[in-house]
Amino acid sequence: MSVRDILEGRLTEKEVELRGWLVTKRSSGGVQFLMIRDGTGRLQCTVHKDEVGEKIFQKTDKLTQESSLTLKGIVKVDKRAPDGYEVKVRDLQVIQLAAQDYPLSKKEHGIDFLMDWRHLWIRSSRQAAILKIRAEVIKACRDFLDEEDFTLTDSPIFTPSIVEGAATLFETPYFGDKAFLTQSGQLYVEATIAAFGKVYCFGPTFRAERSKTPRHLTEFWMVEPEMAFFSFEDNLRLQEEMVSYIVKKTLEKRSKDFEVLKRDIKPLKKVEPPFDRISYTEAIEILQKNGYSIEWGEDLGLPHERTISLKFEKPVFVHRYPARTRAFYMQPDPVDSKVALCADLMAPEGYGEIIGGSERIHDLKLLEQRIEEFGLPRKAYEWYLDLRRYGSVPHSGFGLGIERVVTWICKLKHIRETIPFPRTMTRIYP
RNA sequence: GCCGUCGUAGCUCAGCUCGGUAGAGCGGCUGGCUGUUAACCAGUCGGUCGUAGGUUCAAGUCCUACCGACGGCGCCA
Repeated sequence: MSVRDILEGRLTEKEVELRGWLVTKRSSGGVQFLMIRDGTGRLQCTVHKDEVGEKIFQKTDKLTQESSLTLKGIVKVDKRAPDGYEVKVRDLQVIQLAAQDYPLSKKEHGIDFLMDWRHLWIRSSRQAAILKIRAEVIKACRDFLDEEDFTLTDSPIFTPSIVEGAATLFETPYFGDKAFLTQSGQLYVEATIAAFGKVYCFGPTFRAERSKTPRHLTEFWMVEPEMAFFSFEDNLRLQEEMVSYIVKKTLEKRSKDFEVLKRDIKPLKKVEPPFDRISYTEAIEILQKNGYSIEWGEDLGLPHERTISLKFEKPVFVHRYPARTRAFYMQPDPVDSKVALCADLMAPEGYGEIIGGSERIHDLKLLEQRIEEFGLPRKAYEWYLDLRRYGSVPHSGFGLGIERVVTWICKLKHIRETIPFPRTMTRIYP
């Protein structure tokens, strides 16, 4: 028996037993009002002195916030209850009387304080709603890819070498040697496509960048599909279908949580294929017309991404960035080799990039040349070059940042609330 | 890493301009209230004012350094 069952009206006038936690308690003389949370929802329970007797009433009176308890009673429909239903308590047992100094009050707290108490903060309805939506986003990613006949092939977290060369990696001892925590599983899924055709990896990734922004974590989760024989265009089509699926499923399954967050879902309902596509070159022109002093060849910062994103109602692809500024493995555009066949997907409502993807170089000679141009240690990439020696095929893939998607879908100001225990440059506790 | 703002009770903050020995609300505790909705009412507990140094008869308040947090930028998918 759960609070959800009661709120859905299935147990009215029935005797129920609930197990959960005391969210808050109010009283008015001989009646006490307990707000109980059991993981499926919240429900008001009433304890009447003249019905339960002095002993139980005293026990209830001594309950502290977040005490765990079991209670029995009858489910009643009552207009005075916050959700229309309440349980009239007959008996109550305390599992553990919580210490009286529970640090989180109903009033405001600062973010640093809340993060220090993150292990308790996740009990709050707002944080729980965000994490429920996160869980749904993850499930939608997996369901979508599984239904599209993808095979999950997870990549290692300990890696021997730098993947893209640029970003800072976390280093850790490894039996007398050094290892690095992965910053992308992409190179490894490029290997598994030759066994399975369409694959993805899904796991945590680590970046030791000293980024202090509302959209960076040092540890975050990424889903990285990789598809044999997929052209650049095929790749974009898959991305817009997947993102639309995620949004649709999340709206469908977690509408209550969006209400808790007071998230206006109208913009989300517009998310369906096809998404708009603009080239990097067009993006630069748009930005210049909007008064930015940015030249072709420069990378886009958050203000730029935001400006672009706000011009579209749906997510928008910005494609064909200058090849020089992009990763070594990206396929040059056959029409103009100055740009790469890559695209970033910008979430709407001023949120920036949520996906980065590209067609990969499948020609051995070209890849060898790029590794040299980028000054990468050739030896570390021999296995990766093997993939171009033995049955190389054109292929494409992308990486979708789970937390960035959740930040956008929930319309949050900061990414740190989208993961149960965020890791940032300055926080590793709790 | 750079720029800005901030650091006073468990929490959120006022007090700093103009130096004179610390305040509110919330939470906790005690009591009251038989339908509360961030309940309400009364009482009560609670602070070496981030740290170190300096100026001064006197520093929460002025000065310097450091530490920490937050916001923005940079780095970065």
